[in-house]
Amino acid sequence: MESKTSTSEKILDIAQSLIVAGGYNGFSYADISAAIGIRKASIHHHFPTKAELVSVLVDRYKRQAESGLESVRKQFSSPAEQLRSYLNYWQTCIRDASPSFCVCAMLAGEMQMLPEEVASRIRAHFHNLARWLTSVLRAGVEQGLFRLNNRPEEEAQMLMASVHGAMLSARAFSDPGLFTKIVTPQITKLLGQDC
Amino acid sequence: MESKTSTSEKILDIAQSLIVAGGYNGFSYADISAAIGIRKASIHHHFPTKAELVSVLVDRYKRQAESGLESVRKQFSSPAEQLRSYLNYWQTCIRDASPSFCVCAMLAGEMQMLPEEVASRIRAHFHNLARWLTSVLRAGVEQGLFRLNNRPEEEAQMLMASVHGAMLSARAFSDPGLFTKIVTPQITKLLGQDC
DNA sequence: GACAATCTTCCTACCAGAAGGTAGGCGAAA
DNA sequence: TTTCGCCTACCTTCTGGTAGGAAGATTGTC
Repeated sequence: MESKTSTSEKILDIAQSLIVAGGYNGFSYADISAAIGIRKASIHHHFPTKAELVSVLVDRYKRQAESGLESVRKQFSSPAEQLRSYLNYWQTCIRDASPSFCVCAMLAGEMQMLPEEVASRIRAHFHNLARWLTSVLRAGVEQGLFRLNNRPEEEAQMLMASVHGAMLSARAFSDPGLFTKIVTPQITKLLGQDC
Repeated sequence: MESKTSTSEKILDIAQSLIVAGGYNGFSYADISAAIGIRKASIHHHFPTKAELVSVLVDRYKRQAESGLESVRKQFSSPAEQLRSYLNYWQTCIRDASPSFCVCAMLAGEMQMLPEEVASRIRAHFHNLARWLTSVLRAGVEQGLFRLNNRPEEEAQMLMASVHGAMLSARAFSDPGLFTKIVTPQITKLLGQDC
């Protein structure tokens, strides 16, 4: 009854952790090979090219994120709780250094020199996340929970930027707690408790 | 009377633009060589190792940033204007794609796998920027210009994260205008015009 | 069920080119 | 006469990627 993680999943797992640490050019097939004890050529069997590997990786991440966000929406009825749950997810990740950074945020920085097939997928993820945040904010406004000074789409972009910037700062200062310090006041502001 | 840019400055210039595009592992001595028409070995003459090259590069950037921020403080007496001027600088950069991203922000993402001599310099820059923003915010509060919901240090961190996140979003969406859309409401909020 | 045919997964053994870096020389300037 | 800036030539290691084969599992057919 052992948990069966297929080789290709293992490859994606460690590739993801390597990208989170050093970006697209920060890892090689040899790194993966060493990490999971399989030969380089075997990795090429599963993912013929690097661009393909990362494309599949981002697709998987996108899917996980989408279903994660959807289940958050189902689990909590209050938009405020939904937002808190989303932020809490990253808070935990960053504290435990599990994936201490969003793969897509990491890759977005290198956008200009990524293979187009990867870049377009990153863009898609950013769109999805923005859309989700927008709809949560909109719901919050309709329920009289949030007070926004801008259109929900814009507030969503602001929130997203805050989250990504907070990840970066937490990393730059080697201070996981900084993420929370930066990001929780954003919710407070949305709730209009500052007036 | 030609403007004399020394070779080492040229090397740093194009290295910086390459890092901004693809990070530490996103450029090579061969790239620089091709870009300025000098042999690889000649670059090693100026900067023996890559870690040294990037260290000097970050040092130069840090100095430029510090003196830039200081001159902003001298040029504008109002903290609000000082902040606007800082944000305006990046706005222009991102629109013109001159350096469409902060080198240190770019490198901060790769922190975990950077040579320590580089990493410590990145950290220092983040500290400097945070300190500058903090003092501007504090001055604004003292002058009754800003209404902060948190301590100036924390608001500075929030602002900094916003700026870096906005850079990332602008890049991800290939939309320079997005930077402004994300970042200007932050000043509006500080000015307390939302109440 | 027997048996061959076909995947699938992994392997060894390569390859060409790019990586960062070194040794040593040459001409001009100081 | 030394220093400076640049060169050619070379080295080692790593890079993404390929060719071809061995062992086991899965399949279709009788």
